[in-house]
Amino acid sequence: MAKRPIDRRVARSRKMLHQAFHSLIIKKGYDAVTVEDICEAANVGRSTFYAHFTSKDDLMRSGAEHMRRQILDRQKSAAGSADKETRGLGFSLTMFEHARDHVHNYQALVGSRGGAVALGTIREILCDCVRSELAAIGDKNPKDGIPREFIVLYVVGAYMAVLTWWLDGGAKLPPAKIDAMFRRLATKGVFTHHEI
Amino acid sequence: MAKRPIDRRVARSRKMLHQAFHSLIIKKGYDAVTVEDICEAANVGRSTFYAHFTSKDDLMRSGAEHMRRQILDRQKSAAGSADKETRGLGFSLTMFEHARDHVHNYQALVGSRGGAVALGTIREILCDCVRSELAAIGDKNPKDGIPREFIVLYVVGAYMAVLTWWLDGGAKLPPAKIDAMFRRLATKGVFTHHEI
Amino acid sequence: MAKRPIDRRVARSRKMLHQAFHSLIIKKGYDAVTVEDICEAANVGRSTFYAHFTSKDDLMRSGAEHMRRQILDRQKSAAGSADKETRGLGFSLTMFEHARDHVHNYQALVGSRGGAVALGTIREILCDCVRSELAAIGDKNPKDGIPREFIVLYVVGAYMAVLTWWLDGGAKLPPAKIDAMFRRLATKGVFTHHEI
Amino acid sequence: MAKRPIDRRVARSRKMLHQAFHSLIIKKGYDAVTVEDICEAANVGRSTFYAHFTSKDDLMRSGAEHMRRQILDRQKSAAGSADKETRGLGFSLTMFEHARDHVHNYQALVGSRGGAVALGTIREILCDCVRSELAAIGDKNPKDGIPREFIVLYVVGAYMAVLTWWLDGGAKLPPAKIDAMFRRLATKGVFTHHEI
DNA sequence: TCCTAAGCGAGACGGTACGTCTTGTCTTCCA
DNA sequence: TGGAAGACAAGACGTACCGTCTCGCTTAGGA
Repeated sequence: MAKRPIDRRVARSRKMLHQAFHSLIIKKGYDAVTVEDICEAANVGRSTFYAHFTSKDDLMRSGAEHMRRQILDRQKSAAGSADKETRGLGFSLTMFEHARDHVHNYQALVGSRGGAVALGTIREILCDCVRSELAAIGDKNPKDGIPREFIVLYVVGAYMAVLTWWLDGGAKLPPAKIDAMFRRLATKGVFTHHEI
Repeated sequence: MAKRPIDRRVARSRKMLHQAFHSLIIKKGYDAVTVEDICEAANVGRSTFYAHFTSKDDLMRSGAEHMRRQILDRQKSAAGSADKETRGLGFSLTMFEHARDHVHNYQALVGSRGGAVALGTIREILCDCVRSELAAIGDKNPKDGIPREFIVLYVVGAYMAVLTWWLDGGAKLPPAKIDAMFRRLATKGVFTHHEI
Repeated sequence: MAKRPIDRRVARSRKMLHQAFHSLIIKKGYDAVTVEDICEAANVGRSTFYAHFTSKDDLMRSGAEHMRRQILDRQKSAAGSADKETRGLGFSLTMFEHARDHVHNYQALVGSRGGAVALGTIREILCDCVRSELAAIGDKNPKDGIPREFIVLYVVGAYMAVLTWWLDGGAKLPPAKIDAMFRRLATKGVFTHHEI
Repeated sequence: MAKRPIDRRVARSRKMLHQAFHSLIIKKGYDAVTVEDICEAANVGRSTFYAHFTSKDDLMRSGAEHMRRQILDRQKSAAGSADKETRGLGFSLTMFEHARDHVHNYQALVGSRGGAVALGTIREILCDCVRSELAAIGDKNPKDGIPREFIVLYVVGAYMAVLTWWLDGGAKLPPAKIDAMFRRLATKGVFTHHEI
């Protein structure tokens, strides 16, 4: 099972392509970027591109998968610190922090310039997170008649909207702040505040 | 104010194009549909297409605008019946019902097969609705520090996710049911129910 | 055999179209002119154009036919004045004079901007002229083995080249002068002059 | 001075396109041939066509330029054999012979089916030939008042007409025969024969 | 240290779709 | 109700990318 060392040229090409891609997405938006653009920006032949990825979407997916691993790592190491406060929505703060730490990447992938592929992947990742968090707290609600999957969708839909807004606005607010706002709405509902 | 009558041929062409487009979107998904496909399905020359619309996106936008008008009409006529129950989220039921009445169109525009253009337009429409509903109930929340725009995004994000899920699943559940579920999560929060 | 009077509107339309056409040919060259251009310049609907002519070429041909009649008239009335000098090439001077009198038309039809259609027609006309002139002087040359048709082609080919050159140059030289030059080469050969 | 070897695929594509073009011209005439026709006949993608030529005219021009080089070579190697007989019109026989050796090409380029582009190029080539021949024999004729350029045009016009006629007729007559006829008319004039 | 397998750039190629343009016909509308 | 306006189908144009493919050249990593 020896993970044979990757040829340095290969590693270099891949890295250049990812970097070039992200820059271009931020500059022109996912859809407007062509494979040719990427190759030129990465100073790489077009055949080299296709030697590594099957399409623009594939390149994007590859980047998103890399991100998935990072996020899952974070979630895992953050799992211990879960307290009553964040129960069930623990992913939120971790995710905002991760986003802040990689703003550049996130803006390319998730921001409004990112394409459907990346958004879909991120959404999937988040759905997994939320699903397992809900399962963990054993939140059974048969009597409510609200399927758990419905809740997952609801939460992730809202979260994605908020995340995108935050990133497109330049990620000015600190993660803690935006996380608090999101959790407030999610746990107390959008109107409860003035019934208090 | 003379609304000069539209040439019948023009009306026919436009209608055929819209219909063909929707069928194709449902069959292959927005991105995979080409202008040529549309023309062939609509039995219309390609130059005719370009005489009416500047692009596939333009055709889509035109359809979405038509929908906006329909929705706004509904919301307006439904405004009177707003009661305590639905206060602030009145758009929800109206929208689900409208979707049920035009499932075919909605599945093309909003479902996961619809493209970014339509989704963006629908999102806009909903944002307007929510924004004005919130303004109407004078929901000021300076002390919470949560900007109203944030709430709008949150609600619409969640709503779009739910709507898409409902449509992709075939819109089996009755509008009233899904509306109740959505409003429950939105007003009571995602966990409150089993703390009661 | 009553030559029924042509509807004045019809006459007007036809005239406008011809004029517009000629202007456009001079401005952009035959090939670059479109039916739409002509209609716009003539201030006439496109369907009107097709009510009178079947195509751009047809319009051109129609103009050329009109010219044929004019030329034949001239040739006929000039036939009497034929003397030894011009015997066999009488068409030349007449033609140059006619060209000078209608420079504008000729530049459109024959000049390098004119298309193949007009050139072909003019060439035909000239061939007819030369053919009948040769027949008239009973120039039989069986012993030479040079078919009369060959001579016709030769003369007309040379004449067309000279005519085109004259017109493209602005028809500066007087007809008599250029005619003399042409006839000199045609009758004495291109080298004879310095053998004399 | 390394004349880098042309990619064999390139050479093949170019050749196929030229061949297909010539066949099509002979079959349908220059104007009726479309770029798509050519590509299909040459079994070449349309984008490949545009990678090599900018238009149908460009392809034609390229073919004509190739021919120019061939002709000039011939003229040069034939220059030595010029005798009193052919002085000043030496190009004639060489050209007819070249035409006979490449009838197929000539019929496409020069025959009445060929377009204006090719005709123009051939005409140019011939003008150059005649011009230099006249210059070579130092044929000064100021006293005649006939500009040399006029003679060039005259000769070439006549020659083109004769050549076209010969080709359209199937090039039945032997080059020597048709050359003799042409030179006879050119040097002795069209009437001199019955004055002998 | 060499040398050989690989990765690489360059770019030709067949395709597909685009958006534009012109043609000649056919329908609608209006005066 | 007859003619002008203009919508239409057809189809060629030239462009932009795509994904595949062959070329030689360079270069890394194992022998």
